[in-house]
Amino acid sequence: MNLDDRKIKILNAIIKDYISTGEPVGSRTISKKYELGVSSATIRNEMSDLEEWGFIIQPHTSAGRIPSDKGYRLYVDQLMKIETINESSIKMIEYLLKQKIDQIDLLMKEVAKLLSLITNYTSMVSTPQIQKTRLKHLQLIPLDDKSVVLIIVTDANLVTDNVIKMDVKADQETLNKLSAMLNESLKGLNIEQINLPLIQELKIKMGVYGEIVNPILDAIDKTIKTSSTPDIYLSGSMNILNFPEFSDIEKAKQLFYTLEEKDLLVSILSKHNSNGIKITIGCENEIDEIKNCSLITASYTIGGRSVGTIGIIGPTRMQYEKVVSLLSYMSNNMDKLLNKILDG
Amino acid sequence: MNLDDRKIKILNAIIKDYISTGEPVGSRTISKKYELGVSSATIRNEMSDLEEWGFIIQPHTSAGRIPSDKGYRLYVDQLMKIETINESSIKMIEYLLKQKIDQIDLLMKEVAKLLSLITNYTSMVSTPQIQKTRLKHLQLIPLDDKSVVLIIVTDANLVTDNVIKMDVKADQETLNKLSAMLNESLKGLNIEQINLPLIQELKIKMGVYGEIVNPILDAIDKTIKTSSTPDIYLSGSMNILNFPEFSDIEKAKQLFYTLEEKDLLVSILSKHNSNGIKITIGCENEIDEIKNCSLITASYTIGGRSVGTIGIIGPTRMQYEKVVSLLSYMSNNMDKLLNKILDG
DNA sequence: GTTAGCACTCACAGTAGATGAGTGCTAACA
DNA sequence: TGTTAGCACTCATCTACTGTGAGTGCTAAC
Repeated sequence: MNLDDRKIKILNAIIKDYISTGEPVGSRTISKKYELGVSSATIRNEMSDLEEWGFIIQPHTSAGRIPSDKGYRLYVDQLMKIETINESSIKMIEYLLKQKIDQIDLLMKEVAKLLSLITNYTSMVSTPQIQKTRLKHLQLIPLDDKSVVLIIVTDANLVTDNVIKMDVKADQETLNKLSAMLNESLKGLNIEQINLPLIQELKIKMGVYGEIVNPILDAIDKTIKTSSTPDIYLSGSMNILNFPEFSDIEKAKQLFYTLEEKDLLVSILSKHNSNGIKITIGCENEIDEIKNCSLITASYTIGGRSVGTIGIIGPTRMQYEKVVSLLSYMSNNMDKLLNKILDG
Repeated sequence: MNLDDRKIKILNAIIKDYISTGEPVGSRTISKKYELGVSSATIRNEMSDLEEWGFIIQPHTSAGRIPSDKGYRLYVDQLMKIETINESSIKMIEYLLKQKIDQIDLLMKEVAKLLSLITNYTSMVSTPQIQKTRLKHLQLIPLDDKSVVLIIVTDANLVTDNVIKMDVKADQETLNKLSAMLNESLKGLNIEQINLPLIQELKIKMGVYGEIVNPILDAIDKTIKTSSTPDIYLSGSMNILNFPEFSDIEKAKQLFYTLEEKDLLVSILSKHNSNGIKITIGCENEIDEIKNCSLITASYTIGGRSVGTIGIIGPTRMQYEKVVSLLSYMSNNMDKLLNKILDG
């Protein structure tokens, strides 16, 4: 297998053409549209090699070639030139930056909307994972005879509340003391560090308060566990129907049902825990239902810590350059957007 | 126009048959399947009248008849017999009742899922509207130099939090005093009663605290405004693709895009503010994009007050009886489900 | 008022042929 | 040895045509 310069050029041409037209690319198209200085017959010979090596596929005898997942992978890794994001996208993002949004989930929805609007693909945005941030403040508020509200604020200014049911009554003063003690023990800790062993340790340490402390500590544990599952916002699922690769409704339906499984999406997105952009093409995806899709994800940060993920899912025939440039621009700006909400 | 007994029976037969098969119903089908004791020719004559009066429609010359919106309306108002909900649905709901779900939004998602699963239509569930409940407790917690967390708890035990940015520093003690004063003034008030005029009044009344009170009061106003917009959870949007009336992808796409407009759905659902079941058939819908759909909604209550809506949207050819019985059963049980979360 | 009979309509499925894009192979050329 | 022109071949797609059957409306007889 000798991928010489001409073969690379031909493969590049095939992929570029197929991405933009969606039609299988024939040898004549290449020899006419792309100036390689050779005839279609020569290109046919080269294409035959490229097919043998698995970079392109022929859907049927009398059709042109389309790129395989392996072809796209080569393209993405070596051939693709990252574009700078286009002007109109920047304007749309700046517009979002200027808007007065003061709730994280609303912002996330808007981000998802914008991503799908710009790309015409389906976008996914996961909300900031509280577990990646540090405990800043914890407060217990008496609600009524049998319940207490637990408020947890983290250093990213993320706030969660949780109603705790108790068998005994706890007055304001006790709760204040307790809050102070808990703050002292837990303040500054990474949320994911506040786990069961630590809770057990605290239970023993605070044994004096027994009855009151235990349910509260349990509640803290539970709150952290449940609120640490990020939400996912999808937008533009329906864009899928615009792509010929999903003109078979059954395929589209299958994908839709998969996209409705938010838990699954969470697990897919949370696989992206590095910085930068991650591209997963077709069969590289672990989930069967999206093996004919490509997924591009980017993580975003709050105060330098990566806390969430934004992503685009679409057919493997995707405008990789554009999506990559958009996602990296957007992920860089998420920090700004979030801080506007969190720091006011 | 004289809708005699036989015509009613024929109309009933057409609608029942069409709902179950989805195929236009011919005169012969009726004379064979439904024992009316008359020949197909007679039925044809009657059908001709029914069509003239607008209860049924002939898609094309050589096809049977299908019910019109007017036909469905008559059916729903007068002919339909409300079924009792079937055993398996009850079991599924009871299963949900037994599950340990301790967050309202998770519960709402599960309810939506269940509704779409049982009906095979698309379900919509709006979260409890906090504005319909009463203020129970309000608390201000210092966060850092410039920010304070505002916690509002209502009598349905719904909790919201909001970070308030301030120019001046407020210490715990001042905030406690303030919380107490605000509690005194606002406790027991219906959340929607806490509006701008009242806030203005309070500002004047509490003039002494000036600098600190004003941003807090503004924040209360804002919090109430933003958190009073209910969320909507959809489930089974994709079920739409199973219905022949949406086999034209363009139509399905249009509907999908409409269903993605959560604000629109909120406004549609919030139109249902009475008790009981509300059925809106085809053209009766105000939004153009769902004029070929039927919408069935039911409100649910917390502590006797109607605070939210559950609904099913599907083709006008809908199994009205089943959906109505399911929604009324479910809406009656929402109270239980919610109280399990809210009261522990 | 009801019914049998009949001509008529029209969507739909199936078939056949034409079209054209694209290929692989071969032989000739530089 | 690499490149190219030429040609036969394949196969999806489109169009036109036809037959079929479900269903109707109308008429005349009961």
